[in-house]
Amino acid sequence: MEDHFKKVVSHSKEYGYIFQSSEIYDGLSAVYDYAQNGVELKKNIREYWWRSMVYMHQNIVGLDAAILMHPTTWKASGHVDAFSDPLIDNKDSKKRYRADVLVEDYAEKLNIKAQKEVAKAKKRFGESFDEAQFVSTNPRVVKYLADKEAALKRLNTSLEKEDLADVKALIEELGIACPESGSKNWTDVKQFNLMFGTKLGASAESATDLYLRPETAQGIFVNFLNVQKSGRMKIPFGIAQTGKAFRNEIVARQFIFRMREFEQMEMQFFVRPGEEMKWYNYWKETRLNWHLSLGMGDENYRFHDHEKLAHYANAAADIEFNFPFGFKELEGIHSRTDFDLKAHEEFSGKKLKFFDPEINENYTPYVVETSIGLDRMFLAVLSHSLQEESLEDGSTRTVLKLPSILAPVKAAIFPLVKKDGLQEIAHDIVETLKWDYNVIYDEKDAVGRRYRRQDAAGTPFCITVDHQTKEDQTVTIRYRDTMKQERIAISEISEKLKISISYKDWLS
RNA sequence: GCGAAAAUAGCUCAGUUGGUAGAGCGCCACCUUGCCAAGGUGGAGGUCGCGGGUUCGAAUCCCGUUUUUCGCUCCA
Repeated sequence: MEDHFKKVVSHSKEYGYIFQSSEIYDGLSAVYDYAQNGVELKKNIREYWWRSMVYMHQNIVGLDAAILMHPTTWKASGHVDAFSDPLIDNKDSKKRYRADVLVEDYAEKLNIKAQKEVAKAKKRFGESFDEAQFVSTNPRVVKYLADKEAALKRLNTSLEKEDLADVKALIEELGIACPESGSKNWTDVKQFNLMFGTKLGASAESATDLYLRPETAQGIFVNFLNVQKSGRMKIPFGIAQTGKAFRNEIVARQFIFRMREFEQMEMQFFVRPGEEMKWYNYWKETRLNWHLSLGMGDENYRFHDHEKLAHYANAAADIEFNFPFGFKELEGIHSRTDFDLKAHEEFSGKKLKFFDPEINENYTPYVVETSIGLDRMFLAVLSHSLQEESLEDGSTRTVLKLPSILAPVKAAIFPLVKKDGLQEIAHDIVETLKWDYNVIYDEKDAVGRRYRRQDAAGTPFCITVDHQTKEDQTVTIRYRDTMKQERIAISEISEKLKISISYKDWLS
């Protein structure tokens, strides 16, 4: 399996699918570029998704929101608070903790100690016990509680000032030990913010701090009412969007599976409150069927229902794909409730409600989200398609069995030999086909070698012009997956290739 | 971020006890052949990831660094 993954990575480079970013400068960690074939495959996957979501649903429209958004967006969404952690490592146990949680746990222990004192005293004094007085006068309890308050206060002050050195000093002064090892050998506290910051404004003084969006969804939510009004949309309706998102992952790995810059394909579906579970189930099924339509094996997909839910969700499931390194999340379907729209109402002071004439009610819609990683989809398609086949004669061939609707190049046109006017005929065929299909011409090397080259690049069809072509206007068409050949008229080629661009055949 | 391993031609990899680099495939040109990667001739391409150090001399030993992989950790 790992071996297969290695092959996928090197094949990606060798056949012009994916290169590491800035490779001549030793690369940039977890950032990749899509090469000449990769950009086509990625574009085709995006198109396959877009058509199935937007064109196939009369109540779903598209959107292309900007990557940069008003900074308050990320306060409302919860990303500013939840996406940023002060972390500290224990050098002995190699365990990582949130520094603020360590201090809070310590404070809580002091609190428990104080409570124990109170409980003891209560037992001793019985009925006549004055708890309030005891708490304010007993020296031990007073000290516990005062220490607790002091610790928390200093933690908050330091965090607000972003004085991380003082957070470490606090941990050391309090003598907090690693819960696992008991060691007090700590690294410095480091702030990890998963959002990429940037600046709006050319001069440093007047610049505004911005973030590169960590998810595309918020661009949809803040435009909810604009789209609803201008498109005269009635609930239920959806807004679909593809675009880049950025996360400063602490660990970004596994090739293009987890990148710092990645592309999402999201659709937010706005529904009447109370009907969200119906739509949640509808979209789970619909999205799975979309994956299955590509014919990459039903057994390679499974649902994973979340038990622990994010703060905004009341139901969530992943569609997992059998990647070379195991089943991993490919797409998420989340019932996000009205959390996002409510939050934006609160922070913006603008109403984001829908008047539903059917029930004569004004409400904040609930949202069911489908969110798929385009790069992950790319990796799923590529890793599944790359196959080593054993042929009958005992030899092997490397073939990239991409679904033909996604293949970067639909057909390669060859002259059998570089003479006798075959090249001209082949060029003419290219000229005819190029209006409808991405096709290429190749005349180098023996034709068998050219076939294999196209197999490895993922081209589903090869058209060969030979001497018979000059007599009867026929060519051979050779199929990537079966290696079978047929003799057809030049005029029939386009019809034969149609399978590779017909969304109707693939999606329905 | 911690720990471990790795990095040599476009790809996959050799490279001995330290003596200034090789193979296969691929690529380019020409000749030959002409339906499934396999003919011939010639050629391009590497300051051995990068930077220091040790040494008369470093792909090789040491340190640092970057990138990748695996394990932890994290994961809206």
